[in-house]
Amino acid sequence: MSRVLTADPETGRRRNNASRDAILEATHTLLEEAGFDKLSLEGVAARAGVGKATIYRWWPSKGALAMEAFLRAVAPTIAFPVTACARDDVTTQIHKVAKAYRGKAGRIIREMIGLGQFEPETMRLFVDGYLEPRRSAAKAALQRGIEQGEWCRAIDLDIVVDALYGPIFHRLLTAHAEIDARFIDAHVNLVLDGIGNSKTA
Amino acid sequence: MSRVLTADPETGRRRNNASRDAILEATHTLLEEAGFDKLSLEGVAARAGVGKATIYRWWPSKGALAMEAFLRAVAPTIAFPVTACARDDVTTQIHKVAKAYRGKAGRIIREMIGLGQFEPETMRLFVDGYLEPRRSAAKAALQRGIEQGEWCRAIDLDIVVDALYGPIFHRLLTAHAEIDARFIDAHVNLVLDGIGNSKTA
Amino acid sequence: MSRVLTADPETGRRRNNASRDAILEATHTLLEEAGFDKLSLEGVAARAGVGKATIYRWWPSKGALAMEAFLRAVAPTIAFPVTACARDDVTTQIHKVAKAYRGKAGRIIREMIGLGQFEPETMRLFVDGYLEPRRSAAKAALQRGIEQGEWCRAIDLDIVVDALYGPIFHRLLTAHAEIDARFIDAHVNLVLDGIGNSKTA
Amino acid sequence: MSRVLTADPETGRRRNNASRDAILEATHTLLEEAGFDKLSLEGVAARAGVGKATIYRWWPSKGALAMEAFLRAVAPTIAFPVTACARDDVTTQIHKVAKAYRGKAGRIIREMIGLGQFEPETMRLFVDGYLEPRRSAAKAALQRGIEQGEWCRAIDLDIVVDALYGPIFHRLLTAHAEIDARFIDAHVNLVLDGIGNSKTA
DNA sequence: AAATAATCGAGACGGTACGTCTGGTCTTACC
DNA sequence: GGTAAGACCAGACGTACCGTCTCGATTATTT
Repeated sequence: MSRVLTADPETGRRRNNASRDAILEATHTLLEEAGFDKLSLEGVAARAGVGKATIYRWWPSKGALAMEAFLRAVAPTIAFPVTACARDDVTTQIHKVAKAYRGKAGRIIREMIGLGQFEPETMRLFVDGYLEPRRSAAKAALQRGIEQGEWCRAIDLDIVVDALYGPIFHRLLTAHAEIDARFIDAHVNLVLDGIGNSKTA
Repeated sequence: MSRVLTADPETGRRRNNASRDAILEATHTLLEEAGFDKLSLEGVAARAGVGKATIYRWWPSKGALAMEAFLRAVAPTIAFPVTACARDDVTTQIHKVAKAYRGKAGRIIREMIGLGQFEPETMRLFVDGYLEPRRSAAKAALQRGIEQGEWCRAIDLDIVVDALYGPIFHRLLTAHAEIDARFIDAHVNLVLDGIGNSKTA
Repeated sequence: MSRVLTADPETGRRRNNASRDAILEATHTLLEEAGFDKLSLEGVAARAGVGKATIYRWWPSKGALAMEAFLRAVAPTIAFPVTACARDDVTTQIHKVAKAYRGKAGRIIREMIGLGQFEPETMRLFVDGYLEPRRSAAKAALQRGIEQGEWCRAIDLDIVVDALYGPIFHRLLTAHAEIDARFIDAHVNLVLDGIGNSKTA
Repeated sequence: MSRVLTADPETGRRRNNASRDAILEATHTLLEEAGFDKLSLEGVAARAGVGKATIYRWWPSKGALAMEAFLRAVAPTIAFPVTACARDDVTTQIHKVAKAYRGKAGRIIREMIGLGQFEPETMRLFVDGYLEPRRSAAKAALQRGIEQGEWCRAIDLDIVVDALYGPIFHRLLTAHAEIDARFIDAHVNLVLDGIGNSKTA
């Protein structure tokens, strides 16, 4: 992440990690307090006790900084349950995700995806740092189910994962309906039952 | 939309519709040319040959203005096909949507949803002006299918519609995978086949 | 001074004179307190309760602003004495100038001339607003002396005025020697006695 | 100039004269090209291939560096003519000075005096390194004239020198009038004729 | 027709944040 | 220990827009 190293970085003073940490921490705090829209680099610099130039030296945009701060705070929490029944694992995990998205995490993720619409590179950071790791974990759980005979071998896991999570993101982002437990149950059943029945997926 | 009229405005000069049109047209043009991020009310006012105050008099925010300009340009194009087979109607329409989202319309819609993350009221405009009309049309098509016996009566149409369109918005917004015809086919089959099989939806 | 009026200034909101006054006053205060080097437009804007853009709208540079603030505060104080003897008038006035230059006014004038070295337009303001009015007054006094027969008619007044005041500015600016009363007396006598004796001036 | 060496500098690496020369040369070049205002230590360091710290180690300020670079380039050129007639010597030399000030040297000297208004120490360097050597040479020429009976013994040479050169600096700095040959002739005659006539100088 | 009233284009205003630049200091690896 | 490189904190620079506010002129409706 951060900067592309050019030429010979073997000389001169080294990057100060204390500054780096202070900047990311200040960014995360301000993001939680006021949201991305109110986030200003001026404010981050002031709170982190850092010159603005130091931020510009290492991050190409406000979005990239916010995204990295978000990822650093959220990345460690993937955790997929592993029990005998893969379907239960998936169902349980989706309920957990739904609950998280109803809370404070929901707003930040909405904003990260929102800002990603205006900076392709920032969206790339989100996909690589947040989305893909979680998609991989979900695909692994589904794969376990296939190997245990819960679903047929022919299904395209990418499409199933999108079918499972896409509608949740959709409701998160457009707020046209609640992401409550009733919805999750009905939705997951629709998709997971569909897998067995589909001729082409 | 626009302003709530208070009291009795029966006297005085009436709102100038030429200005209104010029503003919305300028906004739409600038949106297409440069994107929402580069859109400035100063620029809109200059291009429309209008005072800034005139914009502020009638729209509460930059987002609301952009959304109205977007809706005005896009709204007329709903059109759901009606043939003997509802499943074919749905499939055909989703392919059309996917194709549109791969083009210029895709970027604008992504940006409208993106900016909606930071202005709830603006998102409301999007849902009411764009999303719900299209959801209603989709639900009507599905309802025709049910009445013709293509699917069972027990399904919750809102959940099916989300299952159908959610993943497309998901891919539109996060760009983690293409919205190509292959994907659409596999995805639609998965969901529509699943309807019949699901015990709870 | 200030801006060159372009196009049609008959439309739009008019310039706010209260702002203008606040800006010039704040500038003068800060100039006296800390000197031109420490003067920042940011500081002026803050103290005057004014947006920075308002300053940039009306003054082309920090120097021009400082100069106008200086001139406005200093301009009214020209006053040449008028008695029966022009030589006494000149001598008295130069002593007064010297005394002023030894004090706070001296530092500001030094700085105004100093900054004028880097901005020709600002120097022009100083010459037109400060120097020339005082040179004219001095020439008028000398002219009275000529008409009263104190000096011969042939002298070039511009050269005499430079001979009288140039050395004082020289000492003010380079500080290679004091501008005390002894020096003034000797210097003025040298020049004014010289007038009568010179064959070419 | 530069640093006072304290204690015993016999240990450690010695000062690198190549660096010193490169710095002064780069400074002088940039001064001539763009003027003092555009001069930045960052630029000097880059052009001289030197670290900024090396400059700060040996010069206390940007002004001191510029002044030393100026003095090094200009210092050697004093040269007062010596003929039988001291008055001619003075006149000839002043004409030469005036000619130099009308050219490129004029701008640099103006700027050196200008910056000296904001840094007393830098002005001191100018006076000691430039002004006083030239004043001494002028006083020596005048002294020769006195000893040859061209002027009376009673005159205060400092005052005469100021009377001769002050107006030239005045015109150089405020540009209220040209420093042409006509002016120089009239001015020098006024002052040198005045010497004989003055009762008090 | 006159009086009243809300609209309009224009643009100045107080602000906030931007991204850049420079000043001076400190750190690192090398010589 | 001096040096080149370059990261660091600090803070002013000049610009771009924001949303608000006067202006004088225009356009309807009401009297």
